[in-house]
Amino acid sequence: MENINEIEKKWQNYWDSNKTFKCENGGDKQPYYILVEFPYPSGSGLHVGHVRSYTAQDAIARMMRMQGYNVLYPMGWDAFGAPAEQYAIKNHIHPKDAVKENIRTFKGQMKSLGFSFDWDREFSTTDPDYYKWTQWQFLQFYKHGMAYKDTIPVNWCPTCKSVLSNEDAAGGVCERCGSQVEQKEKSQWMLRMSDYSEDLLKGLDDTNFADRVKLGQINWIGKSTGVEVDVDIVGGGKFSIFTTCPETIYGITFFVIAPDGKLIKELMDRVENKDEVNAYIKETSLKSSMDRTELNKGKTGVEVKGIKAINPVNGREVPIFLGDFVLGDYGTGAVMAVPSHDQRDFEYAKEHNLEIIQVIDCGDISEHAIEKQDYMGHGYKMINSEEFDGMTVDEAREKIADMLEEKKLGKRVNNYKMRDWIFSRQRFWGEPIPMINCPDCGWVPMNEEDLPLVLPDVAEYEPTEDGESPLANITDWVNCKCPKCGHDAKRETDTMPNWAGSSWYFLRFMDPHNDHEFASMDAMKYWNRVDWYNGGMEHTARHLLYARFWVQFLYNIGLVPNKEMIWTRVSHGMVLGSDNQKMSKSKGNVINPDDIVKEFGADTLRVYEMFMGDYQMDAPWSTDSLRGCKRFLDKVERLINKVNDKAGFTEDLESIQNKTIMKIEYDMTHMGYNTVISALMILANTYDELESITKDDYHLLLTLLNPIAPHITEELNERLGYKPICEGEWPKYDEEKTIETTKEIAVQVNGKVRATIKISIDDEEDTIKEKAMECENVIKHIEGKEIVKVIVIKGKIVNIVVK
RNA sequence: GCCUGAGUGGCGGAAUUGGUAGACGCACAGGACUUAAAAUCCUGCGAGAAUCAACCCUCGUGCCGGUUCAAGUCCGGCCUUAGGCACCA
Repeated sequence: MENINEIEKKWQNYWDSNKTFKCENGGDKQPYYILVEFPYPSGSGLHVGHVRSYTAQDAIARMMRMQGYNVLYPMGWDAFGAPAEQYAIKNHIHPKDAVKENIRTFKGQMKSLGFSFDWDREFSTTDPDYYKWTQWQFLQFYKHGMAYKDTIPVNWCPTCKSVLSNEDAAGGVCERCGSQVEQKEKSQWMLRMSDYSEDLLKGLDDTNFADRVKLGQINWIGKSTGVEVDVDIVGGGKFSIFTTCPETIYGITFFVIAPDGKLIKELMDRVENKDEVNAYIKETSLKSSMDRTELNKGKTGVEVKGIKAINPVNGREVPIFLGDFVLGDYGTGAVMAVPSHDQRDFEYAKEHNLEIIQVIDCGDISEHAIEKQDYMGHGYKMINSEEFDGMTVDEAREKIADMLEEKKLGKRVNNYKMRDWIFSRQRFWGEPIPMINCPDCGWVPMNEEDLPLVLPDVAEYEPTEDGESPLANITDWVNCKCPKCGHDAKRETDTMPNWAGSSWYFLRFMDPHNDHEFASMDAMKYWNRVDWYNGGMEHTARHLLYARFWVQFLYNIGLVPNKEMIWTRVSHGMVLGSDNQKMSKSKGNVINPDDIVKEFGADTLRVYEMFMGDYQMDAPWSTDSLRGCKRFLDKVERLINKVNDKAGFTEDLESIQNKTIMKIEYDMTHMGYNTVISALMILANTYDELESITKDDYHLLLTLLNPIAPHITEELNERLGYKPICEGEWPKYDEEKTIETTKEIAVQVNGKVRATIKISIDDEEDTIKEKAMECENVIKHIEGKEIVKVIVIKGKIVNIVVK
């Protein structure tokens, strides 16, 4: 098509000025909420990867609107975060100005691709009107005892004087300056997310997330069931351990406690080798910021001399060790060690010359431990376990746990890997945490009516000398009055993490202009929830978990209608460079969507990205393949020359037309976008074989292609003299016409295809059998052999088994 | 180490509940049209044996084994690869 860019612009303007895709809350139509993850508007512009998922969701949105749904397909900006802050520090401009510019670019690119977003609902997480409510929700967390301050170690670069994220501190060195990263204790806001472990797990049953997404969530929550056992210390005192293998408790030959835990601090007075122990504690704290895989070739640790623990089930006195493989913040910070049945304990025992007692008669353990997955479920018997000797492992497991509970030595408990959410960032470019520290009253929440607490306009964004947020330097802003007693007080200068704004944005889209609540209950009840949420695989664990936690909390305090506000969640594959590598500037394999739109048109790019492969998997870029999609659109355009004056549909085409409608509907809703295109190509090829087609034939093809290639189809449809496709209806198929009356099926002899026969759908089994037997090549293969049986699967296949 | 995907022509990929493997597209080759090129159209295109030719035959979905009349698809055991988690008791 000539002037493709002008034609695309024409239709983009049409949609804009007619507000074609604006949707209202309410009405007779059934609501349907389609969501794509809103992007971080980076300086490098829209990525072809964005185009893939936005086009896919756009196609569904466009189809469903034509099908009569009230579709909400919104877009916004997740614009807080470190890159904008770094950029601002470097160039001495306010990050909000950089963000504004980037948003302008992104929005222009999105418009040039013809996405049918309802732009009237657009917002950025950095808008005070939006983050006012993020802050308000934080106050609700605080008021319900869900937010608290705790001192935890952070990664600290002594050269940059800056707190680093785990990513920036990878390998134990600062990513920017290469200095050795240290650990520094800092008081941080935390959200009690671990309280929601079980609810977040159970809630998955009320969602329709893809299995791999659910699994990601389940793994992240990391539930394990076991027994917590009290252990007495010789000469007084006790601690507890958590184990998932109570059946091995008689095999304990030592205990290991965390060097960063509280227990060792309590015991320190009685430790005989204090110097050694303290040195090890120090060593561990340095190590914790490092990439542990590198360092952890051996099992390090020291014995805590002078203190012995008592195995609660048999009274044996065993040594206690300090080992850095035990984590202070998981379980109880102490473990029982059974080297015979745990490989890690085994290695540790070998390293430190400790005793090994086998308690399950499952084979030779002189070379390595025999672990749970190998001893459970095989009927192995217990040994060296007093009254449990001779029982099967599976039986003893329950009986030992029962005994521990009866004797009040322990109890069955669940443990979760998921920790509380560290909610403080020592950054400028984030939502300020609306808390005030008063010398008399302590931490006091801001009054809700004083929100938003707006970020100040200043010129410098460098962090302070001691790693506080840059906000700490802005005394005008920091100094304030205590809302409770009115005395001088100081604001919290930490800001919220990037995850905060994205934890509830999908609720705001339901009611984006509400200025007295974050979204009205009516609006949320109308949309009910996000019906279909698409995003990257990298966000299926954390972002989704944070968002679900946030929603569940809001539900529990009565502010949202459902405990789960997201129904279906799917994730798309990446668009890789043509070298099959992730696109990156350094590799020089980046494709800029603007260039493609300019040269080939937005529709070609959209069609290609839908056609390039399985939507849920990574796919490499191919400009040759893109050209093929351009050729397809050219062919569709040429077909207009075949349009005749006849009314209605061409009779010979009815079967394929109905089948194509059916297939496209199915494939679109099952993410089979590539086969949608292929079905359309087949339909176009079929049209092309005919001398002429009717207007309706052509209009049908344009309508079916419209969700993926909206510009060119509208243009051609207009030339046909029809009203715009986006204002029309999606075609309905006639199920009867999709059923073929005659079919070609294969005839096999001993499972090998030897012929094909034409059958009619109402042919009886005997008729089909007869037809099969008449085939020349079939006769050749069954001649002189005994027919054992003939399998006839109606409408599918005939298989003749001979001997 | 653990978890999760993936492995099908020269390439991207189809095959919806086990039922004609390779749809659709790309690349390539030959031909038509053209003064020529582009565009377009036609033909071929998994490997192999054989043949004037067509039919036809053998093998073939990472590897080994199994279930079945029938396996890319189901089961058991491996290998390779991508991503996630990583001393989680």
